[in-house]
Amino acid sequence: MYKIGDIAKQLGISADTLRYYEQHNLLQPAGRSVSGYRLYDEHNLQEMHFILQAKQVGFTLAEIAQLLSIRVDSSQYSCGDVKSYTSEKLQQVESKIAELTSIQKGLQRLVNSCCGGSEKAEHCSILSSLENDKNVVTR
Amino acid sequence: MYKIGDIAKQLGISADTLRYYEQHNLLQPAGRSVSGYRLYDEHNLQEMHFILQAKQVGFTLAEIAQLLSIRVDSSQYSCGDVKSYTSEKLQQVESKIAELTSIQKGLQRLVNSCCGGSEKAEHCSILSSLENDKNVVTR
DNA sequence: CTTGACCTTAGAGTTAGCTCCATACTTTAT
DNA sequence: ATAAAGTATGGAGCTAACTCTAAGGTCAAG
Repeated sequence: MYKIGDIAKQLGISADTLRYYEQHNLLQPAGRSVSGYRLYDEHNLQEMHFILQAKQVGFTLAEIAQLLSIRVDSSQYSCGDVKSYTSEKLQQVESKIAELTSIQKGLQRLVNSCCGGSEKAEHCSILSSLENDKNVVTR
Repeated sequence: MYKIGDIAKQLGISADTLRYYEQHNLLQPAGRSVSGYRLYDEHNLQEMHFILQAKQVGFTLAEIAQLLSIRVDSSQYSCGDVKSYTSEKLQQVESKIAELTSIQKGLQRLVNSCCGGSEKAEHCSILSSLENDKNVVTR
């Protein structure tokens, strides 16, 4: 079991942030010590990794809470409900991947087209692509 | 040439947002009418599409401004500078894609494993995966 | 047995990214 | 020619996601 500072250090975030996530129902510590200290376990660490990844790719904390809460209220919903909800989230993720991929292709094309030399960049092919090609990124 | 409201409607954002982006150096309208109305052209539309896509996948406005400003101050930097800066952004994009892909695989596995039936979800395979597998999403 | 690092809560403050408002001017429709 | 709709500016207000402060409790080291 880890204390809040251990987890914070390991993940490169602040203890405040961990408490904030707890308040907002993103991560409940596995337990508390006798003196009231929060105690986190390996599963908590996994969950935090998930939260940080999801945040990194543009999900809001509310959306992440939804993603995490798929396991909550299982008695309220049918298997089909849960499956279709998960599918919906999956589609969101896939559409983000598609958008990033198109941005990636645009940037890749720019990088490929550039000589990378040490001359002044006024006529750099990257820059002129950005100036002239109106379609650096398309759908 | 379009007025601010035309662009806002086309993109599904508010005129306020467009003015905000202008203030924050993300998008300068192509010009102004005699009476001072902002006028936008096709290139502006393209740029806005780029901005909205980039935002959607988790770039901050400051990062987007950087992405867009690759074409600015071209006389200050060498071709190599521009290329390495673009490569850096490309790497950021690629690492986001990797993270999203791992989240996608986790969700996909959940969806695949679920019967999707109408019974109560207490023993749904999605839910038990989330409960027991601590590795729904891994690196 | 005290010092210093760590933890607690409650609440205030901050930053990004809008969003709204008041007031005034312009354009469009009738 | 006038009302309605659109636009401009400056500034206030708002929500999300922290971040910091105050006032105090805990714990290991010396």
